[in-house]
Order: sequence, then structure tokens, then C-alpha cells
Amino acid sequence: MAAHNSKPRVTLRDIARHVGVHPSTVSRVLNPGTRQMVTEEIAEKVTRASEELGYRPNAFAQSLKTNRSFTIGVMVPDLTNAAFAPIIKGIDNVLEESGYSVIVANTDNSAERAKRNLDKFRERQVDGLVIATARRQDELVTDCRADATPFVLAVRSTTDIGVSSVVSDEIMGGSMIISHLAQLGHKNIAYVAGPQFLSTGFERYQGYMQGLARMGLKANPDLYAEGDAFTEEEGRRAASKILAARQKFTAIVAANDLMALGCYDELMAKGLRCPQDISVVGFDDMPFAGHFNPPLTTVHTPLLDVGAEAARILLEQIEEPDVPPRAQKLRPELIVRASTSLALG
Amino acid sequence: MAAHNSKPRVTLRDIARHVGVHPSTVSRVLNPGTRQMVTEEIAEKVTRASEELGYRPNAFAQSLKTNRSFTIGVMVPDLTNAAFAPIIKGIDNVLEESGYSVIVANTDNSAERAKRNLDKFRERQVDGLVIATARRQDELVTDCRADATPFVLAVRSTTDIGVSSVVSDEIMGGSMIISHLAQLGHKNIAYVAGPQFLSTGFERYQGYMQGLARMGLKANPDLYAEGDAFTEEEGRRAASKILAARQKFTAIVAANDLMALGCYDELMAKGLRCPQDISVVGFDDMPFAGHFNPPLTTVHTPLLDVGAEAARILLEQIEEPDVPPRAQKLRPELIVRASTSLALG
DNA sequence: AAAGGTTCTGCAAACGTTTGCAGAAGCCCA
DNA sequence: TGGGCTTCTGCAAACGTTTGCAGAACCTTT
Repeated sequence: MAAHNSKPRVTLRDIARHVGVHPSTVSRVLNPGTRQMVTEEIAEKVTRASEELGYRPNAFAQSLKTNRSFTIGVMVPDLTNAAFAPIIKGIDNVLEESGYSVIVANTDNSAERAKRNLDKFRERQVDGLVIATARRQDELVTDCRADATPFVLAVRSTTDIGVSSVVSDEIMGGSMIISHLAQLGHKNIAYVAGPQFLSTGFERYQGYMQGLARMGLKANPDLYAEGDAFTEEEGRRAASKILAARQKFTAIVAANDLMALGCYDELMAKGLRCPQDISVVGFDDMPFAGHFNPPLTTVHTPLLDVGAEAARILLEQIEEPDVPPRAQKLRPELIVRASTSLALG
Repeated sequence: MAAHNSKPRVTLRDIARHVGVHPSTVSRVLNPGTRQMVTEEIAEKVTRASEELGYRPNAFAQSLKTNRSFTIGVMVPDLTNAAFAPIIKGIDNVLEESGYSVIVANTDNSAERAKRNLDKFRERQVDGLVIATARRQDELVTDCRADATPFVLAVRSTTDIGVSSVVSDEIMGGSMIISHLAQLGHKNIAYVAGPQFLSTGFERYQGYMQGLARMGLKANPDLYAEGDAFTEEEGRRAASKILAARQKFTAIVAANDLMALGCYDELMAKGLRCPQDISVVGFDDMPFAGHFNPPLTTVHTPLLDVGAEAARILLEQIEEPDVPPRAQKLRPELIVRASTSLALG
């Protein structure tokens, strides 16, 4: 039991003794909500003393009493995936103002580790949580619904209804891409899909299909391949599979910038040039997508806003437990760069 | 006061009543350290009951009593800077096993916000903290030394002695770059410096100078420009300044991959090709550095290890407050890619 | 069989707050 | 002047643990 004897803690009692009042009075003064209960004169003396003595409330004692931790948990699948840092930052930005702290958990895409982290969150009595790891059907979510802590899904939603979430409008995103490609004259457009058990993977593909339909193009099953994860390797694997089908096509849309990168790799390996031979477009607009070779045309997901908005909804949910859950879709934006060009012939 | 009435909490007392023993006994059973104090028979009954009832210890009560929060604070300057996510991940990975949670604070490079966050950490009684925001001389650090909470600097160190830190050996890194360039026949090597008030900025420059000396090359003051921040824009600005000096040179080393990217931009804008006209090398080997155009030669900073090692030192420091602080330097690695080539002429 | 030891469990205080309740002032107005 | 209000402050219990202390029970030893 390492005892970290910082300088002896200043407590409410100390201040009380110092001023000559009861600790409860001090408590009232120091809590904005109850401050007006006590005479201005005393109140002033108390605040002064509290500053002099360097009082710092003990968060544990407070939480123990009030059952509020002013802490929220954030669960992400992979911290090093460039998509998630901005989300956390967005969350932190709005939460910080309200005095909340965010505690993060990295699940490394493991459901088991997610479960463990959820337990830890519960032990720590987080006031709410934002989950960015959800699969389309996720036990974790049903689990969360069971107890009454507010939570909101970020960037990935589930099939459940009645849960709060904030995501980008992926279907619209998919459509936008197809419009863009169609305008450039592309007719045979391949799709490198992400995992279909993730809403992003699923809905982006829906968007692609709908876009095709809207443009009067038809989908060719041979121009579809699915990766098991949103990674460069899986993207490359899928691209290679599509190329092996030896069908004619002039563009690939990848479910993810990472996967698009995989496409780059495979095209390059096969001696195909992007965009001259094949146009490629991705999803996410992750940092540096503009610096790839070639700079990647992609659908921008407003990650920072997703985080911020999720935090706002969560806050609302915490303060006002009775407001109904809210599912919010943010508008994505097509960023045209150099990986797409006119279809040849 | 929103009251989140989850199912009524199961407490030690509930278990005690259920089994017919005193709460303190239950406590002893449930704490690994004291479990052997109680008869196996009772212990078993207790654990069983605890599971049946779904007991979950109240972290606040525990912390209040023990003054241990099993929480550590991590302070980073900018979450979206790709360098810091891996550090956090490294930290989380080792801390998770020991039951710690990490709470992150994003200071956005603001000293004031850092101060505020430090206060919050103190209120929450973190058991330790890792600081990745430190300037070479940092009030925050002297502030931290004042109270007895263990802390370790990550990735950036200070001039203070006697504080724990884990960083990459930046000087060696700088040297490695020069060796590499010299081998390629480069003689006039420009330097795009980062902020000198950060140890990374400072030491990388030292490494560059030492490398030059070791290779018998001499530094040309006109081939030096300093950016105010480790950003692409500042990198570009500095590169532009160097170009404006109209001195002959065949390579630029940038203090950072981001700044190297800025150099790319400026070279491109001026119609210069990399590496054919000018070689460029960076520092950090951030994600996707291999996907830039051209793929960037850079010094790999083992960020994940930095995080992990920092966490380990911190843990040690927490368990064993008397062990002296430890400053650790990790070995960087030169990653040669396509942004460097033989010097012409 | 009694003295001494060992092992186990219960008791109660403590950690630092918050908050309902009640009593003490002070005030107003009749 | 006294009764009823209002306003303020103190009291004490409570939140859910942990832990030193002491007593109870059992075992060993002579």
C-alpha cells in the first residue's frame, strides 16, 4: 500500500474550523447551487479561507455522496486508427467545458476486451458513455440499455431502435461518389466492401447500390469483393480478387480510405495507374488523404463534429434523463482530389 | 440533480446479510490481499453470493478510503496529431492489465489549458500522470514536482534533472540522417527546424549539427530556418525561406514528418522534384509516411514503446515511491524510403 | 485440564462530502 | 408585544468501503 503523502489534504472541516462555522456551511458556500443560502459575509470569509488554504474538493467523497462522477467513458476500437482521435478530441472539447473528464478504452477490436472495459466503466460509475465500437448488432449495446446509464453511439450505429447515435449519412456519401464517377463517364464501377457487420460497411455499400440505381447503372457481382476489416491489407486483398475476375471496369470505390490505399498498392503491383487506368475513391477523408499518391478523392466524414455532437447529446441525456433518444445524421462532403479522372473510352 | 436509478446497487452489506456475516468479512474475502484471513468455507460462500447478486465494488468508496484511484492522467498537446494516439495506446495497453484507467486531457498546445487540466487531475486524485506536452523548461513540471504524485515525461523531456522520462534518442536520430545523406553524396544539407523550446526540436537539431561535424561537413547558417510549430504550414514557410536564400543545397532534413510534408509542398510549388532535385527526410515515421508522394525517408520513433515504457516506469514509481526517477532513451531507426536519393553532381 | 497461542470474525471508526431536518435568530405586521 | 414568517446555520446521518483492535473460538502443549 504505497502511501503518497502529499501535503496533508485540506478538507471542508479545516476551512470550517478556520472560519468558525460548520462544515456543512462551507459545503454550501462552495457549491454554486446552494451558495445563496448563506449570508454574503460568511460566504466571503469562507471562499477567502478556502483559497488561502488551497482547498481542493475530494472528488471521491463528492461522487460517493452524489452518485455523479463527472466522468464519461469513451470506447474506441483502435486508437491508432486515425479516424478515432478526432472523435475523442471533439468529445473532450465539449465535455471539458462542463467539467467532465473523459476516460478512454481501446478495445483493439476485441468484443471480450470491450466487455471488460464496459465493466470497468460501470465500476467507475461513469455518468455516460460514447461507444464507437458498435457492430450492427451488438450485445454490448443491449447490455448498456439494461442499466440506466445514458450512452450514445458514435460513427457506427446499430440496428436497435431507440438508441441515441450520431453518424455521418453514409448512404448519401455512397450516392455522392457514384454521381461523381458517373459524371466522369464511369460505367463499370467496382466496390471494395468493408465488413458488413459494421454499419459503416453496410450503409456505404447501400449508398453505392442506390447510387448505381439512380444513375441507371447496374451492379456487376464480379466487381464486388469484401474485406474482413477496414485495413489496407484487406483492401488490397479485395482489389486483387476483383482484378482476378478479369472484368472490364474503370473505377473502384473502397469502403474506406485505408482500403483505398490497399487498392493503390494492388494497382501499382499490377502495373495499373491511378487515375489514368483506374479511378479510386475512398471514405473518411482521414488526415493526409490529400497527401497520398495520388491525392485521394474521398467522402469527408466530419469526425470532430461527430464527437462534439455525441458529447452534446450525451450531456443532454444526462441532465434530462427523460428526453427521448436522438439519432443524428451529419452531412458528409465529397472531396474531389486527384485519384479520379475521366473514364477512358 | 438527475438521479439515474439503475437497479439498486449491491453493496458489501447486502452480501454480508445474505451470507450471514459481517461486511468487513466480505470485504476481506473480496480483496485478494486479505482473502487468506478468512476460512475457506466462508470465503467460498461469500464469493458465490457476490457473484449471484452481481456485486460491483464502488470505486469511489474504495478510493475515498484508500486514497488510490487506479487512474492515471495523460496529457497530450493535440490528440489529432498522429504521433500521440500510439503513445496513449501504448500506455493503455500496459495499464489496463494492472486495472488502471487512463483519463486523457487534450491541451491544444495551450499552457493555460494544461494548467487547468492538471488541476482537474489533482482533484480526481490520479495516481500518476504522463505528460507529453512538456516544453524544455516547463512550469507544469516544476508544479508537478511540488506535490508527490509520480509522473513521467513522454516523448518530450525537460532540462530538469531527476525527473523520469522516456524519449527517443533524438540526437542519434539526427546523426543517422546525416550519415545516410552523406553516404548518398550530399554535402549541402539544409535544416528545417522545429520549435527550439521543445526537446524534440532542440535535440534533433543538435543531432543534425553533430552529424555534420562527424562527417566533416560544415553548417551553413543560410540553410537553416525555424518553424514556430511542428506543422505542415510552418514547414512550408521555413522551406520557402531557405529557398529564398538562393544557396546551393541538395537535401533538406525537416524536424518532423509534418514539416517534411510542408517541404514537399513548397518544392512542388517551386517546380522542384523530390528526390531528383532535392532529397527530403523527416522525423517520426508517422502513420502513412510511407504513402506520401514520394514515400518519406524518416527516423522512426517507437511511439508505442514510448507509451508502454512510460506506463511501466510510472507503475514502478507508484508501487515503489522510493526508487529514483529514471530517464530512458529508446533507440530510433532510420527508415529509408523514396524521398532520398543520390546527390547530383 | 489449564495455560498459552493461533486463527478467525465482529465492531466501530474513519475517509470527505452532501442534505433533510430542526432550531435559532431576525423580521414584519397586527 | 407577541405570533407567525422567513432566513440562516448547525446537527447528524448517510454514501460504501477498509482496517486496527479486541474478543471468541479453537488448538496445542505441558
